[in-house]
Amino acid sequence: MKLGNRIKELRESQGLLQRQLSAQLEIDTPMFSKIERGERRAKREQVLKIAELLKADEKELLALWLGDQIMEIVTDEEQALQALKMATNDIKENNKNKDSE
Amino acid sequence: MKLGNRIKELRESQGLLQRQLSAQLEIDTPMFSKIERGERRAKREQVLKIAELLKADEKELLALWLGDQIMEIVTDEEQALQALKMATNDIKENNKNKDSE
DNA sequence: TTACATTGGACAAAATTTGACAAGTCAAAA
DNA sequence: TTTTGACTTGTCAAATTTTGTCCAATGTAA
Repeated sequence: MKLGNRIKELRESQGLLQRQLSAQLEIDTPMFSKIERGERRAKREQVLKIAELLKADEKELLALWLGDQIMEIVTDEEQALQALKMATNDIKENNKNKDSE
Repeated sequence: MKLGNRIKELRESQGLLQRQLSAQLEIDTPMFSKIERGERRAKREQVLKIAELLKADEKELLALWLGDQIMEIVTDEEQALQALKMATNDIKENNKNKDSE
């Protein structure tokens, strides 16, 4: 998973330990370890907190977090690309109308 | 939601009642009504069953079902398009490697 | 009205997710 | 080679979410 990898990357580049971040997140170390390896999914608010703690771009991490969730839904599905295209068009359509209203 | 609308369309065009389909699906009518209106999400196996009962294209309905789920995740998210693009690229990448292995 | 199709809401059962805890691996320091 | 510290694995319970049922309401056509 993309988010976990990015978190690990950021964490290690700053010489931080899982123990330190998990304390700030108020979860235990095993839980943080699992999030980092993608065995468990972080909650939205945890992503925001992590971005803050790692001085990372909140939007970048949220995008990775969303991307991972989408992947969970579509992987192994034959119709994945079709579904993604549908959703993409919907969103784009929405964004258009958003301006004019 | 796309799936519910399509189901309703197919059902009505065949003159079928919610009662009849819900019986086949072994859920009650209110539940079916909710699925049709997108108030509740169908389970994967229910989608397959519905496709069968309505003589519809299984793949089409699955694509709609997946698309709805993706929409649930990304709507109201600023990073929606970015996340969708990520996932799309991932899937495409996967499909490439699939052949060569 | 009456009868039937569909919808809305409250609640329970079932399933999934989240987290804690205990025990494990692994690497480096002592 | 023992010890220490970081991280991982597995299991279980608590919490949350999902799925479904039931009853009542609404709508609609005869």
